[in-house]
Amino acid sequence: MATPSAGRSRVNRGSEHVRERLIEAAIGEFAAHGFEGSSGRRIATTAEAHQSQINYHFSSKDDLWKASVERLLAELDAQLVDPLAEVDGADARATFAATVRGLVEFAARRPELNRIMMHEGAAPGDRLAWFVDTHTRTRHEALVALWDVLVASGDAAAVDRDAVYHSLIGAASLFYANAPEAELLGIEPTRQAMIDRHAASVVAMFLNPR
Amino acid sequence: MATPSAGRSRVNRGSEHVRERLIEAAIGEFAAHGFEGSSGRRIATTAEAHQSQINYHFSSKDDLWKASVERLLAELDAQLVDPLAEVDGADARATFAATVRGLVEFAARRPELNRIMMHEGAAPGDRLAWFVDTHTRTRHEALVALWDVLVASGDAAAVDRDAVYHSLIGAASLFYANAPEAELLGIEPTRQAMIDRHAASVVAMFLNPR
DNA sequence: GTCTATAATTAGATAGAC
DNA sequence: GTCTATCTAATTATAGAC
Repeated sequence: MATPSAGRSRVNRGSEHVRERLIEAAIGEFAAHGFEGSSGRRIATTAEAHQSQINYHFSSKDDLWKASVERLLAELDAQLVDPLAEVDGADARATFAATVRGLVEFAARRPELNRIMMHEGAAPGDRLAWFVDTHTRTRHEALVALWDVLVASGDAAAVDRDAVYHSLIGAASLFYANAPEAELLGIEPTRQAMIDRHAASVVAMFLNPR
Repeated sequence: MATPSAGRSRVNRGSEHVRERLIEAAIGEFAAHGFEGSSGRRIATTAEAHQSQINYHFSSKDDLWKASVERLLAELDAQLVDPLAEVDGADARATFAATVRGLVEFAARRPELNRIMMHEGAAPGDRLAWFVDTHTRTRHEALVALWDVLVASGDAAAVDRDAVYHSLIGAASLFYANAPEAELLGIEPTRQAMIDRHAASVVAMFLNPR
């Protein structure tokens, strides 16, 4: 039985088109069920492709996962206003606030990245090691460096530098990563007014009032 | 081939003993891989039991999951100092700080509950609906009520009441739920000194300085 | 590049011997 | 209550026709 929608079979739509659809479907599947709980057949069905096309366009489920994560990170970087930029004391406060707002906006619009990494961060493994080595470490160091500047200028709240990264990501993104739970509580996390209030809240949690 | 450790076969150890071992093994498996990524056979092997014993002692994988979550919640409640107690303005600040410290200590000692719920909260489903209906709603309402008291007394930081629950859980627990990631960054989240500093940080994020 | 067919493995659940 | 065996269904990956 064919995997794609029944009726007439798929015609060649071009490699790039199929890759795109597979990545988009994979992002949703991996975010909802985690890597191990995800099924290549479900991903292919969502993408209106065949299960074996995953192994053709990507060499394995693992590679599809990496391609999905890198797609999401590219979108995040497009959202953030140069978070790795060197800043002096005068700019640090505004840079931090803008970064936090960017993180919150992105988490609300694209909760899949935080969902995927909350799944992966729960246990050691090759995917987590790859992600930390190629993506997290640089971002972590940049944030801690910025935090040290804010501590020196007296702008930082009393948050430990070793814990600031995870505290910030957690405060900024769990609301959206676990939006299905919030919705069952009668809250709508992704309304723009709610996003704005939440972003302001997170900034207030980490920066001392001027 | 037998599932338990090879060699001599298991002898009757008593129903309660087997249930205990299965729950403990299930907690670790569900936390690491999520419900859908978890295997009953792996759980049984860890518990030195047979896969079919899961269906005997619990009627399904789903019921084993619920038993595991309720075990963890019982441990959490033993840790928290009556978080649902009514408090007047004078006590609210101390109650909140004690609750936060309890949440942080528990997340550090037993990251499995937060891991399991971060997996489940990523997508709608029967397990999430059950959890919210039977456990989350009451706790959420109690926290928001306490928060309203703190807002009225001027002790609360500028954090929105609709977002305070997830912001707090995120800030307090992601550090431990994703401890494998933190460890790859060279941080040891579960050292007692680190836990204490993190707990103090979270309190400082949510309460205005006195 | 797409699609079918299939290999090899594993999943959860159940029936029945002991 | 334990354990073996088995059923049905689903998994990823691969080989080969088109």
